[in-house]
Amino acid sequence: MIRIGKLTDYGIVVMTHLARDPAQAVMAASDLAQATSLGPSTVAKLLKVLLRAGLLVSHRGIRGGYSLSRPAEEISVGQIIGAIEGPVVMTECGGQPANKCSMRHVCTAQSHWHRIDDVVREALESLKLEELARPLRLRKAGALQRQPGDQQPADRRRSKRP
Amino acid sequence: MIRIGKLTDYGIVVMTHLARDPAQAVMAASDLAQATSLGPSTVAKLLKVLLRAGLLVSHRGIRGGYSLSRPAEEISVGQIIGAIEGPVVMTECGGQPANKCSMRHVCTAQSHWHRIDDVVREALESLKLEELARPLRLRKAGALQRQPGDQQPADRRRSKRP
DNA sequence: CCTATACAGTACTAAATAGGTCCTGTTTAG
DNA sequence: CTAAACAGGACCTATTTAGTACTGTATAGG
Ligand code: FES
Ligand code: FES
Repeated sequence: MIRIGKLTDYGIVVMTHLARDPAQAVMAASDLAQATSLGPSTVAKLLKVLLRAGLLVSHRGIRGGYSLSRPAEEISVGQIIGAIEGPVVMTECGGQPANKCSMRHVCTAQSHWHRIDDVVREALESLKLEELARPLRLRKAGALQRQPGDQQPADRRRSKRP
Repeated sequence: MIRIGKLTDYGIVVMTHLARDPAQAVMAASDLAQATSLGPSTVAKLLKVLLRAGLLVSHRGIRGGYSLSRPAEEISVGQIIGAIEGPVVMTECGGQPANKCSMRHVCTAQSHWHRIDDVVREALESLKLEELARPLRLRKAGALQRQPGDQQPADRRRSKRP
């Protein structure tokens, strides 16, 4: 599989949404959540991670929200993935040289993995957020209602509310 | 992380061991397990998977075991990974066009992911088992370009439980 | 023919990770 | 002062992965 996690894909989606905004306006987490039909909590968590990685800037207070810290051309999907999942490596041999890897005694692929990782990293780095944000310009503006077959996280707000 | 699973790494190790044998001799699963210091059951399972994928041939009976089905130059790490983990894709958008992906409504990265996947797949396909099996002590000083402040993502606390 | 050996297939449990929710602060425009 | 919205966690749950076991079946060699 060699997969990236769902969260990371969400991250791409959210970042793309931000990047598409013409005026780089500040957007609140809840707005973003609604726009992407993802769970508000999930989006909030995500945004915090992206903020910490320096990909976003936040504005606190009543009219607060998030916006990109840099132009979309200077943000790569590699950076987004890196922010959410950690360094882009495929094996235990990640980052560190061959002293940390638990199977270095028996595996002869160390240097090769590093090479593979490099290729992947480069491919990911070369794809910029701007490129993702460009093509879609839906004229259909208000289709944010609940979509039946769509992904709707378990809504368990069953607090005992009098 | 974009990681391959441990099993897959084991698979590479086991295959490399097979490939290193000068006479392509048949090796029993238990021997392989001992040689790699992996669990016998784990190795046995792994070998079955690799067999099914056509990368190995098996020899049953009292002097049985496994050997490569093809010369090591014709087996790529991509094939090994594919055998154990399934198709090499990074997102839900794997293989199938954009009908199966659960977030196609909101994500604009479909085609881009396919491109990335292609690059990774190609890199993995170009690295042959023979190349892994060949060098025993390839010590090349300074061959790897390490980036000191490479990524600075959410720091994953890997609790080390002995 | 008989039997020990080693593969074939599958079922199962345990551990690890990822996904998702919630709560308790802090900051700040109005 | 207050409400909106971020900051930073703690927390639980679901899914995936890793690892093991067990019951067959084929076959070389005595
Ligand atoms: S993965 Fe680190 S030695 Fe093979
Ligand atoms: S991953 Fe399939 S649409 Fe983005």
